[in-house]
Amino acid sequence: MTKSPAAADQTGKIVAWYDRHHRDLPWRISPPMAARGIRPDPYKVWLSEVMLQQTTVQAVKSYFTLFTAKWPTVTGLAEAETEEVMKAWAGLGYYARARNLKKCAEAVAYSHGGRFPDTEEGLKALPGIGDYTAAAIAAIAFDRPAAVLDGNVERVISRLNAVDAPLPGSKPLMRALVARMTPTARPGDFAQAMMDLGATICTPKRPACALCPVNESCAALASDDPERFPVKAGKKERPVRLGAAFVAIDETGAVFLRKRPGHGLLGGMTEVPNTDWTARQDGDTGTDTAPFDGKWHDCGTVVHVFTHFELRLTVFRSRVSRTTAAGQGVGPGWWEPEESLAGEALPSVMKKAIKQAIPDAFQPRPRAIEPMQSRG
DNA sequence: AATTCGTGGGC
DNA sequence: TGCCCAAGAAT
Repeated sequence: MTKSPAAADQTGKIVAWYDRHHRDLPWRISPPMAARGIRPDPYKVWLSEVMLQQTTVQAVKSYFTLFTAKWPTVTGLAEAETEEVMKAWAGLGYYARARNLKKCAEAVAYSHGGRFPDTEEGLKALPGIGDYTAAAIAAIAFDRPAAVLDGNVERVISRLNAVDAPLPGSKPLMRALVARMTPTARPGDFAQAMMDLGATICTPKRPACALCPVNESCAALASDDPERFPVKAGKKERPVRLGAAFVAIDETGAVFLRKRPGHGLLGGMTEVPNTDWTARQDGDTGTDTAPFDGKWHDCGTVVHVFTHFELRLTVFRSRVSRTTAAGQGVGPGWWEPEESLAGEALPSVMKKAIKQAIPDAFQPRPRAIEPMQSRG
């Protein structure tokens, strides 16, 4: 593809900026390391890219460390129990990513000889890998000059070129503009440079244009209002849904849990029994929908904001014996001991509901003070 | 093409 | 406080 002199000039300045100002991240091979011949591990590139989909660097760090310690290779992840993967992913959100992560690991381990495909097309055929992630892995792990376009790059590109057309319709144009800038030398570092630039300089609010390596050729800065870009389509309002959740506690302090269906909202994750979440405002959030009869104590309401609706969940608590609960027809599920609740595949909304019913549920259990042991 | 799909932090 | 945002993918 033809590269305009202006675009090539911007590319050189951005990669040079990256050499000086790149972020050091747990999954990244920084330029000094790369200069010593260290190559990225495609498994870690893939894992980090999936975790980073719509998720902040800060949130991903601890999960990445945990996953790579627990499963150092893609084959190890492929051989893991899906439930263990969901437990490890719990709290990170967008749980289809975890389900697809496991499927993708299995495909790579069992259908690709344990090695990731090294082309965009091959990568994109795998579960959970779309346009962005395929291009990112191809560029970063395999040195392919793929056009990497994520939210950061969209912001940088739309400002450099003052793209007036709104997202997401302007995506093909943006992709073409990135492709025009993508070098054949160090395409992976160029991609990461664009993302670092968007994350640290070309920020959504109050961009630090004075520190930008390409401020002289930025159309948005020249037009004096860089914050106007990227232009986005209007967002829809967020409806409210109501529901009730039931925290049943047995004589040992164990909590009754069950499994959600494998697809859809919070698919494959663990939950406490709860009603459907509906838009109805007539108050069908009472104990008539409880999983079994009993004295249900109203613990109040928790509010949880999902991407496309806000949930107001009325939480009820009941102390029952297992035999009583079983006799009253408690549905499929299991009693989870209090001390292992924190390790379950509970999404944040469920932890929030359980905390509402049992405020110290996820606190480290107070332990008896043991006498100091003398050694020798 | 438009919806669905989490969560936490910043301002 | 409410809104925006974050290395998007699947359907």
